[in-house]
Amino acid sequence: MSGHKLDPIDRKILMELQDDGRMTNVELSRRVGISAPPCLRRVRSLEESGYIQGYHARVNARELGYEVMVFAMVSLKSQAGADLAAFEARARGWPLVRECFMLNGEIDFLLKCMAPNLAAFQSFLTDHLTAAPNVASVKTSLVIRAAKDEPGIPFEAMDTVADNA
Amino acid sequence: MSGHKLDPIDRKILMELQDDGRMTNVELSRRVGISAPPCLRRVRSLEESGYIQGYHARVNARELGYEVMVFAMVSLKSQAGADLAAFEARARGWPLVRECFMLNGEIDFLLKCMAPNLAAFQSFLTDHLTAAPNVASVKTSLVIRAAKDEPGIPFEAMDTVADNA
DNA sequence: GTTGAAAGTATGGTCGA
DNA sequence: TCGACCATACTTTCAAC
Repeated sequence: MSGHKLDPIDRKILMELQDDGRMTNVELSRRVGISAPPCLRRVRSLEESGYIQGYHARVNARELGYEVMVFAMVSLKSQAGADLAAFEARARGWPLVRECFMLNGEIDFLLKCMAPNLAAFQSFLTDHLTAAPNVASVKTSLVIRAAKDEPGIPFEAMDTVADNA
Repeated sequence: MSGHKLDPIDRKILMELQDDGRMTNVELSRRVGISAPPCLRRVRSLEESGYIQGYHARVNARELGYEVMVFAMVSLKSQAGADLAAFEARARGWPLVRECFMLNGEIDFLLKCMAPNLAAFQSFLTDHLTAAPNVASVKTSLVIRAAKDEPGIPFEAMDTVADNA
């Protein structure tokens, strides 16, 4: 991890692998316009320097029995550093909490939760989240549908007149 | 996509590929305890049936110049079907909006946005999001830090006494 | 970055439980 | 039907330039 400047080929590699992380190195090298060995060296270097943090298959949550996504907006009683850290540690330990972000403003944490059904989420909410130390209030919103769900960052905007933001 | 029942080997394949989407098929087959050819056939079948929806490298947004993540909570004036769809189409067209979920309750949509800096986000907010037709109000919250950011679903909980939810 | 060679991987065919 | 084994083509990866 560092300030290595990335050249356009590195950027293209990252873009392609964000889009298809299982592409073979030969195909990747073809797309970025260099031969396979230096392409692989670049990928390894991007992995080691932390520009690439991992590769993940995206699975169909619904078909696998995770039918509900819920966002939980959590406010704490105390925002002291140790109390924030304690809540974060607890959140990391709940498997059904997939993402936990500390926010500015009234809401302290936003949690993206995946559960098999509403009942499972409700029991998590009452037995664990609301019951956790230092939690002042929790507001939840059920996701009706995902209109867009893209991973990572918008490489398309990096090579474009960013007019559409 | 369908109701093919998945056996424990398929589930293990999905778990392993969610965790490391670039694992070789040989390594995957070793982990799930079958030989490579049937393992590959299962992976292809999981891809074709939609259980696996894609593979993505996770890139380091900050190092690539996307320093801010912001959640925008959007309420619309009209929630008529066509108006919801129109907003969704617009959201899909904004590269900086990475995720857009329709929620129940007062907030109609939650948008996860990635931007190079606050100024870039603010200009998106004023020039595009708030300015979009039918938008009644937008509340934004800046992400201070990510305490947890795991993709997909909690396979660990599927084989465990789900006591910690 | 390129070339070329060695090792490892993907993948179709075929057989047997 | 599904997995194992085998054979071939393709990919990865290293060494030399």
